[in-house]
Amino acid sequence: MIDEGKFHTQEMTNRLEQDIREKFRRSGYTLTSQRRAVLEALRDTRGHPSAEDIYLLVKKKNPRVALGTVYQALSVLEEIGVIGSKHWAESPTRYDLNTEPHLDIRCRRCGEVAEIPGVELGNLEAQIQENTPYSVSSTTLVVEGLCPTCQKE
Amino acid sequence: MIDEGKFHTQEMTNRLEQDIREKFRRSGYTLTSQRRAVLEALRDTRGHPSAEDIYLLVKKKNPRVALGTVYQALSVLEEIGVIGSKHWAESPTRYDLNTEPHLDIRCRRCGEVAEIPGVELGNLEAQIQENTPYSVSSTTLVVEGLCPTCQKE
DNA sequence: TCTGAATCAGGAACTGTTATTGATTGACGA
DNA sequence: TCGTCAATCAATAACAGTTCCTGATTCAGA
Ligand SMILES: [Mn+2]
Ligand SMILES: [Mn+2]
Ligand SMILES: [Zn+2]
Ligand SMILES: [Zn+2]
Repeated sequence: MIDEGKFHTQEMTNRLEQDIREKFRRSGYTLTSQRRAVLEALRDTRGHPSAEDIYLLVKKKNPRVALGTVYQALSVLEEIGVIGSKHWAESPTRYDLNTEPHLDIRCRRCGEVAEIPGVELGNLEAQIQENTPYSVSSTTLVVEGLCPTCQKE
Repeated sequence: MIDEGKFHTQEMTNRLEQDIREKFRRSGYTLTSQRRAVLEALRDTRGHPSAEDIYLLVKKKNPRVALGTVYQALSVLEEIGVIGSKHWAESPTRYDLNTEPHLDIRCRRCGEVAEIPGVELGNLEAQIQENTPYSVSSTTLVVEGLCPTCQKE
């Protein structure tokens, strides 16, 4: 009998698995089955799902989870640096397994998010800091547009 | 007796007044007393108030206005290009009489917004468009930090 | 002055998210 | 292998910001 209750897959037992375990160990949080399931949902979509998207995916395997639990798990996962998140105005926050600094663009029409490689921001942060008495702590580029599919319509 | 019911001030009767009238005329919307009051509140704060801020200011002169009316007015004013708006995650949208493209920074602690002059974005938009199949329609720089006052604490 | 359309105030509804609750779990030591 | 107790859980209420809906009022144009 397969131990489905723990949402364990072979995919999770790779080199990243150790990294994730280590981050949990260091943080003091425990790697629960729900947190694992959220991580897997994120891995399966291979995209930039919202909390709701993830909730629906997790529910397929475990119909008992609550949306609040997903939000809780996401916040822990983000806190310990396993995932990242981005926010576009007037739409829910999107989560991302890619925690490196990078650009994402969101389609105004269908909401799909895609990564934009190869953009050089240069000394933008420094330039901003030079021109304000505030101490700058974050500068985020929020990019929106129309995805190829939506352009055709 | 002063015609306070219409929220008319001398300040409103300047060169910008004609511009605003023209924009209303062209749009087909009417310049109602509430819309005028919202515009004046924005002018008086000289900053980047939220809808709620504006609502409270407008209520001082006309206690009968509803928050919904302020939102309605703001949306019309933005649509016809009289005002602009910016959104920082996890805080209400801020409105601005400055409709020119420019950078604003928001204090993480007290919420104060200030403008950042003199930053050159260069060919950033073009660079982004070159690196994505999406058609880019907007790239907004969301800048956050600590204002001088909050840095001291 | 009349009339239809625009606008209004007030409040309900909505979305995304966080906080609260009391029940359950599961890590760790004996 | 237990027992203990903090951590975590599901469920649901509360929340903030905003939009939508309704019926009443206003107001521009004929
Ligand atoms: Mn990404
Ligand atoms: Mn500004
Ligand atoms: Zn699209
Ligand atoms: Zn501050």
